Amino acid sequence: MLDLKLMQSNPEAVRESLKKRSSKLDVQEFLTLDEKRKELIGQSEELKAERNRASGEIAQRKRNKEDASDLIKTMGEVSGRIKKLDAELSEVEAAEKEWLMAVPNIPHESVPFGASEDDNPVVRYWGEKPEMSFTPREHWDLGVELGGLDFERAAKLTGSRFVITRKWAARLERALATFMLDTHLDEHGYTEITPPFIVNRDTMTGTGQLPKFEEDLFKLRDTEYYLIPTAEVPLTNLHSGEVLEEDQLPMLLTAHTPCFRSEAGSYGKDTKGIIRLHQFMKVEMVNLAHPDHSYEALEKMTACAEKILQKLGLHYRVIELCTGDMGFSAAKTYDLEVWLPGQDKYREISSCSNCEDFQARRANIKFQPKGSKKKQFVHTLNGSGLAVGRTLVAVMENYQQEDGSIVVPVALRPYMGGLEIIKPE
RNA sequence: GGAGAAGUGGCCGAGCUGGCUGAAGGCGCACGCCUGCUAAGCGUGUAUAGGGGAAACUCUAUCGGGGGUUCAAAUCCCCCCUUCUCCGCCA
Repeated sequence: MLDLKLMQSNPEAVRESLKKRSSKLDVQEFLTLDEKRKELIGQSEELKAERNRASGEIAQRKRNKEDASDLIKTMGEVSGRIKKLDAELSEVEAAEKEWLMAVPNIPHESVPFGASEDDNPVVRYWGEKPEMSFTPREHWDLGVELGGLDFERAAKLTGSRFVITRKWAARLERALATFMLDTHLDEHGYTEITPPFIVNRDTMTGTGQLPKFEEDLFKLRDTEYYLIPTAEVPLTNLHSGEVLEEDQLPMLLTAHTPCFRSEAGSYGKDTKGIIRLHQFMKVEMVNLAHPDHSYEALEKMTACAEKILQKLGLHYRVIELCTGDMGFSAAKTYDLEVWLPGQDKYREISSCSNCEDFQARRANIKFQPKGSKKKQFVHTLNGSGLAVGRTLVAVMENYQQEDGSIVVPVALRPYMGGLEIIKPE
């Protein structure tokens, strides 16, 4: 949510931002509502002040055993008018809030302008594509052949876009998650959290999934509970409605959770393999940061995600999302795209964003600056560190050998009981 | 799931036979004063959001959340949430 004051004082900036994001929202619509709101508040509060005065007068008279029936009569009418005004006011406020909640964050000035993902500039590359003397295969081939991935039975148990990992794949997935968590804990100063995987409506609203993107979520029937699409949701909302001490910032949180996405509107996309599933595991990083340092923090968080890929020896590139491709809550986003030889493509494996105070305002997360009375909103950052399922794909495709076996990256071997190579049975 | 108790300001805790109570008192905190001493005392201040105002300031709302009764609600009524105790069930 944007600052109401910014909307009022500088609507041009918001109009500009919406244009860059090719949003159709009309700022004038909001300004009209806001005018109406102020007008109604003025009228209503004037009457309330009168009522409060009269109430004191009535109380006084009653204590003196005097008659107050005339005042009571006129106040009855006043109350009626207040009720009407307030009803009208809450309608206007609801419309205004709905509008405000639908506005995406304003891109940081450094974010390149662009219409779609095709306009995202590459910031840097790390490593090189692995040399292969044979035609690399795709992970679903390798996975099924090596008995690690089972799509058919997952479809039987549930439906499409689910997978069963077994044997080495199940363990490798667990190894990857543990390896990632250990790295963030021991080397990056994160605190591990295991949050609920089901959250309520307010929590989903705090990070921006609701009210606009309900169709992307799984909702539990007859409740206001939702399955989390990412641990960003519970982690960022962990301190919602709270005022933190300044020295608690930056607060670095990480969690390994399943993520559930309906993938509405992605029919036909990535239908093979485990790139796009309704349920996948992810290690997430969240930072509740001081507003003065949130952009350094974004660079650091991106580096933490990169560190995982580097330790695994996986070639990747960092791209910067352009204005037209950024998520709703983000002010600036870097995506990490790992090289997948089987698909002959770079694929997103992490996305690190600074949301500035956009989510903090929605979720009401503040801190008390030292030596200042005024509480301020924190800045929130989130990033995958990494998507575990996609990392499993990257390891399989990059470490495959001509005979269909897969070499276990050295960094993972301690987590795999020393296993060095995954071979056909 | 069943029965009961409770939810007040940063914290503790009054108020809850409706009325000048944004809310006594205490603690904590901030600033000032006093004091030549490892203590105490005194004074003032100490919420958030919104409206009006250049500002001083002023008005409105907020006593778990929502709705209702009333001229008027922290106080009465209804629904929901959370916590605690007992029973049942369970990992």
